[in-house]
Amino acid sequence: MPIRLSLVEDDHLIREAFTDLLNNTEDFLVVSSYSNCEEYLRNLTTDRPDVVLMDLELPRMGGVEGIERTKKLRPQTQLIVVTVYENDELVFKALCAGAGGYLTKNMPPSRLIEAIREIRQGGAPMSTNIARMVVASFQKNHHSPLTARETEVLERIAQGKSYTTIADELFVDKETIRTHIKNIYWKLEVHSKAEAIEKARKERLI
Amino acid sequence: MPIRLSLVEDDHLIREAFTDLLNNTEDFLVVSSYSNCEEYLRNLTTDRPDVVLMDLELPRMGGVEGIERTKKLRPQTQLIVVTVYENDELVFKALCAGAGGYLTKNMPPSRLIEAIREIRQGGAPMSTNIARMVVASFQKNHHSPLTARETEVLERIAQGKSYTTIADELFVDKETIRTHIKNIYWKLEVHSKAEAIEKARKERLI
DNA sequence: TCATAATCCCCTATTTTGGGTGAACTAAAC
DNA sequence: GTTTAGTTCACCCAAAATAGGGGATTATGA
Repeated sequence: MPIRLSLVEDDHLIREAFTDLLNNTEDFLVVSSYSNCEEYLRNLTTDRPDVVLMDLELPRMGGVEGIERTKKLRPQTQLIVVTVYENDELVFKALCAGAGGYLTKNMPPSRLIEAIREIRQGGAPMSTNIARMVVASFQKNHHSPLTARETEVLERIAQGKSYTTIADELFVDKETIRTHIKNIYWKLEVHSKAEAIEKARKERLI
Repeated sequence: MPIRLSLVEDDHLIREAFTDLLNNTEDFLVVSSYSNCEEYLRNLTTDRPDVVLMDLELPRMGGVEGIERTKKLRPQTQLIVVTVYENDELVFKALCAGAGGYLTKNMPPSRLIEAIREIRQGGAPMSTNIARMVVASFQKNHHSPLTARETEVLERIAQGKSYTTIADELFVDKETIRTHIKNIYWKLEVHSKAEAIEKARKERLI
């Protein structure tokens, strides 16, 4: 049984080049290719692709929404994003939506074939820079204005814990936590939990 | 200028095998190798490695703490974890601590060399399954007991927002949000924000 | 020594939260 | 075509949490 592939890509030159490349690869079968998400989604359940190569910059419905709908309609479908965009926000949106891989278009054609085999074997093919972005997203900012203790407190605030709970966990008085919070708010220039959490997440302080 | 390498690995057979392999690779220079983190850290600033290959199961101080301390002592140091463990928690702890790559020991030796070049070129070398785990960590559980609306509410709760704020954002009454929260608590079998957030994060509902 | 960090205390006022109970309307599913 | 699930809103209560203001004591390290 060959690996069934669908393509969603609005540039028809690229679409045809990919189709040619993949159809000439052992075990691969391009079952369909579309220039837009709407048409692709209408045929998804009849095409039954194993892997979909999806562009993100598409007319009307964007690729991220296309990924989300794919996963709702047919969860076993595996998606690899193939795009020129390396924008942080877009990458994470695509991954959150359900993309299992993310390639940028400056790759050699062989990487595409490799990626399809990789995702089928339980991997998550990513371009170099994307992998770095993804791993970096786990790591904290080393130039935080907050002290270690303040960071510890803010992390617990972000877990929805009350001052009392945090105080108990850190074996200090509730008043101490209050002081830390006041200092955190002052340093981050915010006036509420929600603002502090948002700013801290954005700047990777927690 | 060769790429300076340090090894931290308690099995001396593996340590020597890696040293031999890497010293016989163009542009690579193993400047030091240790069987424990303590000794490695004492010599870090004089060894000045570009890349450290770090095992996680080490006597006394564990690898994760070793990574953290490395980043504090000498932030420009790049670390690749080389271990047999594929445990979720350990992988994410290592990445959060500052690891820039994560390889499991069932790889061919050539992958090690490739990984070192990859991390130097701005990548994040990972074994197949690790990459999958990392990407999967961005994605939600598809079998959530919560409705779309409830998920939307819980996400905002996890951002530290008050019922009033959420109500405004979703253009509904505060009482509606309260009802959603009651239903969320009932479904998740919890009785507070903190518990709900914890459970939801653990089960990837948000 | 001076600055920073971490600890604790008091006061006030408002908001938030959790729990209980009930009900109207919609849309999908059976 | 009735039932179910989801979303919406209402009103009750009491305890808890929050934000802002003020001030204080230690300890550490530059």
